[in-house]
Amino acid sequence: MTDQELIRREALQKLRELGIDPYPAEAFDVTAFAADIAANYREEVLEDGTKNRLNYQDVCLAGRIMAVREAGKALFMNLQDSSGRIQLYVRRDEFVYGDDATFFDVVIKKLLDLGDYIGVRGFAFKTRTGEVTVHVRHLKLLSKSLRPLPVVKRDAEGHIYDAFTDPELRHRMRYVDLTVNPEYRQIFIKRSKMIRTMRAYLDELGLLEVETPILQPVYGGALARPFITHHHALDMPLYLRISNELYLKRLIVAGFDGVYEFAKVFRNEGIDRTHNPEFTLMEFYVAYKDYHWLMGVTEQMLERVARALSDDGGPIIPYGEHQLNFAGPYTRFTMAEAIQKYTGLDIETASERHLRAYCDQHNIETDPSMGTAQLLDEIFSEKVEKHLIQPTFILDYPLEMSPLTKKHRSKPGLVERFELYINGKEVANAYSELNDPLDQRQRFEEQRRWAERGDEEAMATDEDFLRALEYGMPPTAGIGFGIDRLAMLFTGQTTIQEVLFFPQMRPEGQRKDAPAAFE
RNA sequence: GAUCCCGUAGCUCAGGCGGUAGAGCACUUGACUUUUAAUCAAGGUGUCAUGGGUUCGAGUCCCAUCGGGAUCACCA
Repeated sequence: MTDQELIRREALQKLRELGIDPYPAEAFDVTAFAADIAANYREEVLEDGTKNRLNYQDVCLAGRIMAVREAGKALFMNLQDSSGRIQLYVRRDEFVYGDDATFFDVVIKKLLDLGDYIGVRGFAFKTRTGEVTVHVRHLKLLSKSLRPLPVVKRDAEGHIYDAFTDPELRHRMRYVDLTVNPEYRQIFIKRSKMIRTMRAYLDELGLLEVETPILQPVYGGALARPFITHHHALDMPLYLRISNELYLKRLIVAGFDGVYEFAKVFRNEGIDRTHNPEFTLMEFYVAYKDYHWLMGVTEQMLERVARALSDDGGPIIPYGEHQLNFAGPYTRFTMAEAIQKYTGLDIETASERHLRAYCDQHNIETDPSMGTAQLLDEIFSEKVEKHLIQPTFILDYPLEMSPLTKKHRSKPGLVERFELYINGKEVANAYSELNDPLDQRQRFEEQRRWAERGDEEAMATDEDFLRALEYGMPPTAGIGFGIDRLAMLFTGQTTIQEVLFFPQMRPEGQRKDAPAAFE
């Protein structure tokens, strides 16, 4: 234990000896917040020069002590609550009981530390320098902090000194991060508002919010390696879902016209600045619609989110050097048009050999097992994606890579699928859903052949899903959004870790400040 | 998975060609009844990520391991 931690434990003991409970049980009724007082406190100067304080003359607030400035027989503190910070003014005179000044001289001056939670009651005023301050009449310790927080200081111009910046510590101890770097709270508040806005929009569309299994006997709906677990009572393997798609479609079969789910999904793959092993996928499915309808709905929903999150209520969100404009309609390119535009290749006429030659010429890695569809996909990711900064729909993909998508109504070899790209990244994937059970069975067969050739991510045949389709699924449009990547766009972040409260990290191991997992 | 960079006090960091560790803030003691990155005076702080090696001597050089970051690969 460090010296500072020992000193705090001693202070805790002394408080108890003085009859002060460092962790009192009773509620403390908060009647005001720091930011409100700072923003709305008013006073008037009367003709005789005296000041008349107009509001916040009896307030209770609670929060952490984030700074203390002692000034002889008085002291100033900065109190931080969920809304922000406000200065407190504490005078010794008001905490002397008879001749006993212990409460001020010992409890307040010696035994309180930065990071402690206190509750105070008093009145607002302005100091000589004009800072709105709460003059404290009563002070109560609400919770003692036993570890020193990193002390981040800010000057009047807003410059930050000794910032707590180590990403490892910030992510491992998000509670410390958000305490001393409160500006990061805005990211999570915006993320929450984004989800709330999407939910409200989908509710207005008349969709039903549902919950589907996270533990699945057969994983499907996406192409990815799953996490595997085991159910003891049933003595069977279960998979953490990589997608909720097949369950949502079962609910369309069941007769719901539209369903949606914000779903944590799990993929057993690498961790980097755009991938976390668990992430949030939001999918929705609507009966009797097609992928064209979905494009319009997507535009409306994202424009509404942008307006909810932008500073001025407009549809434009700054991201790095770009101004992303979420007002529809978005540019629509077929995959063929996009490739033609950015590479000059005409994929209607280009043979597999042509495509391979193009890849070799442009240093795009290929392997001999790749067919036309995979080559196109490679070319697309290397040459096209990075140009798609403003929201852009890319539509009509090759059949081979879309085992759950309906064949195109007029273009042989293609499917009715689109992906939404923003800032060069895919953020949504949508189709007119395949509802022909016989076709679906064939597609699963094809996946099985991939699996037999060693493709670990090929989709397993889900017999119960096929049975559902055989009972009949209406024509349906469905879409999935990567919520974390959308949150990154809407909050200006470049790593997924910054939009997750608790990103996955390796265990701390031998770190000296690590809490012991077991006695 | 590959490559490169990083890991020194509670936090942010400095430690030249190898000679046994420093600053600011935090902390401790004292002064100050409107301070605000408070100020002033005095004083502590550390398994230099971990384990080996080279050396008379390692924070420093070498190797391995752990953790983090960046780039790349993977994510059809």
